Amino acid sequence: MTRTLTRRTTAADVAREAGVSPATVGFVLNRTKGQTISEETRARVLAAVEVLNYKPHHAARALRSGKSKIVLLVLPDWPLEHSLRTNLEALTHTLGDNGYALITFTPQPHSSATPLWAVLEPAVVIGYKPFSAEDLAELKALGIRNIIPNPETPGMGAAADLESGPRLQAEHLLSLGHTKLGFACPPDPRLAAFVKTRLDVVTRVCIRAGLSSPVVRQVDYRDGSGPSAAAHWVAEGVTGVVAYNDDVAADVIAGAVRSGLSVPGDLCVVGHDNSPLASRYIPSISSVEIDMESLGKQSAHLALNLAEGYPMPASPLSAASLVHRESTTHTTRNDSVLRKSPRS
Amino acid sequence: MTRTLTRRTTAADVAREAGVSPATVGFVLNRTKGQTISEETRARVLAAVEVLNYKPHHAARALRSGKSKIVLLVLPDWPLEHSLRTNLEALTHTLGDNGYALITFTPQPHSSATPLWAVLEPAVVIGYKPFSAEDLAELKALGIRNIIPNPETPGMGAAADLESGPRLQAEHLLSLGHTKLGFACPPDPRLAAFVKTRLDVVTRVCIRAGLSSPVVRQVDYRDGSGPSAAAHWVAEGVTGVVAYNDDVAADVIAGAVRSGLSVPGDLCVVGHDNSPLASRYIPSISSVEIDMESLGKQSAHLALNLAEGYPMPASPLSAASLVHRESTTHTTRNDSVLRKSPRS
DNA sequence: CCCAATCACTAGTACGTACTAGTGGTTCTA
DNA sequence: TAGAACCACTAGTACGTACTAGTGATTGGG
Repeated sequence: MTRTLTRRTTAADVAREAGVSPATVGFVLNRTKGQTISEETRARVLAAVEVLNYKPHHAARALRSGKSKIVLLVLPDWPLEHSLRTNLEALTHTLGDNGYALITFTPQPHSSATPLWAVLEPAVVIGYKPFSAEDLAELKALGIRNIIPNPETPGMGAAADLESGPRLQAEHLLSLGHTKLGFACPPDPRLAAFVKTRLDVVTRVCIRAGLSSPVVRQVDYRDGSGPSAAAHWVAEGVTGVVAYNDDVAADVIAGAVRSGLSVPGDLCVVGHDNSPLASRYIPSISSVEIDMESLGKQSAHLALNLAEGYPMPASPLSAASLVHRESTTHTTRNDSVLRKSPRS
Repeated sequence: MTRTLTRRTTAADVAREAGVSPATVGFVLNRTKGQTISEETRARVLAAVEVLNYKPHHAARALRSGKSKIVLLVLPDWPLEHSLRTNLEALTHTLGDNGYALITFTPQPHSSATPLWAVLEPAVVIGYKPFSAEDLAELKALGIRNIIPNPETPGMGAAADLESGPRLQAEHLLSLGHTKLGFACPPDPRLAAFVKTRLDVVTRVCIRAGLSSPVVRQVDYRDGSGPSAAAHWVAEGVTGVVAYNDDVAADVIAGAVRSGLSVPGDLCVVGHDNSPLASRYIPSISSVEIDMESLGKQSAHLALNLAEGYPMPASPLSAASLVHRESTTHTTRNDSVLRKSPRS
């Protein structure tokens, strides 16, 4: 009579309770195609599941089928931006609605931890940056074939539009009459590739408009780079600065104000991501809003398509748009809120 | 000769390659206690592992042993604060160094997704807020006994010190001579419990100093609450405001500036978390720094203790400290950077 | 009315691991 | 020199699921 410390409820228990074979339970629960089950039996099984509070054992399922209902998202170890977070939420939600769990995972460079993909038998692995050759080899060795982005299946990239954001930033400043632009980038070396992409776009816009290339400066709130960068830009005749993101934009503004300049009076600044900080700052920061929610949904559908051949929805071109705020507005009521501080 | 689509390398393959039995491979790889293996055999097995690039199959291991090297951290669905992120990183790292993977997971309220704990066979489940009775029942039904915080093992709480932060905030303002305080809270209902805890602490400090209770106002950058709250506080004679965190502090400052007040001239503001925003803002925001890294490490050791009986290190009392910046500094050089805008 | 096809199931196995019970062989003790 | 103790291993099984092959019963066509 004494059970071994309350065993787990298994499909066999359910089968006994419902008076059927374990196989039937499996058929009912998995809606196995090509197997017909009478309505009455199905109901009896489901009732037994309910009564015994049966939960399938993930490990056993993964072992048997070699699959799991897990999508693994590999995040880079660079700082999580606000926009990414929104993206993540949409992704989690859409996958969740389809019975998949999203696990995010940031590989630690110097950790001895086993990478999660070796551990989880994930149905799909998504990388926010392309995988290294090593990682790809390991994934293949583990039999994971659903990989995004996949070098063997071009077009399976996590279709992020990396260009329209910076283009909008630059065009915004040009349309306001600025003729010499600055570009403010964060010091984090892990962001270098992205910084380069965005700078290239801005440079291209400038050249095409017959202007000189943007004046690039690194800005960070932790060192004294803000004020000197601002002074440098103004000395070079720059009047509008494209910032890598809203955080950097804030650092630029802080630098300008602290070196006695006014924003937007002496320097206009555009951010990127439209994070809460952009609304929150004084002056409020003009920024590019990217529809991260539909981007997240798109990634989810891509993953589901790979995992189960769900149909792909017509890709809704993710729209980037510019939110115009004080940091690029010359003459408004709010302009008077902040004033250049008196020199000497 | 034709294999079934390149089968996975198993322990049996390793055994064959090394010329031993599968059991021996297991003994070598798991360093099974109470089992002696000759140095020669051990080396042969390890060499075979290397040659075949063998990776143990997690699902099979989890199935057989009922355990996994996974610690599941259940995050609330309220906004991730900056300090939490630091905490997470330390936690991930410490666990990783011990061969455990940390998976974070935010249950989606209206999603049909299976909770990850039902799926992963985690060694430990940590909740940043206490689990509901329902969740606890489910965890128990799944045979997961390592739960933090655990109502059945008091003292197994994720030992967060929720009180010293707000106490420092209030005492800082009092020490600067403020005699009537305001308290600024965020509107998010999911934070209500934390808001209450912090407000209670601030109130207690005020009462004990012979002052009246703080004047509470909700502030959010998305509605117009900032300016009106600031005006209200000043009208009530409040000169120092304790903000729930740095984001809220920024909203308070923005509100004050936009209603024609000066910070810290008319109103001093203290934040909480010492996020980048606090240094970045103009004026820079005084804030409470909490040593989230050692907190994270402590949680990790708690989890390892539960999972494998690792010894607990002497708990390093997590120190909270106040970082003094412009937002509570009456007369400094920087004070002149921002000025009250002229009325009318 | 007979054979085929379909229905509604069941018996039984494989997935890859961890570990128990056992097995020869050697060394040590009395 | 018998027996105990130990060493270094192996055979084999259980974990819980998904699914293949098979099995009686019913239906359908000619």
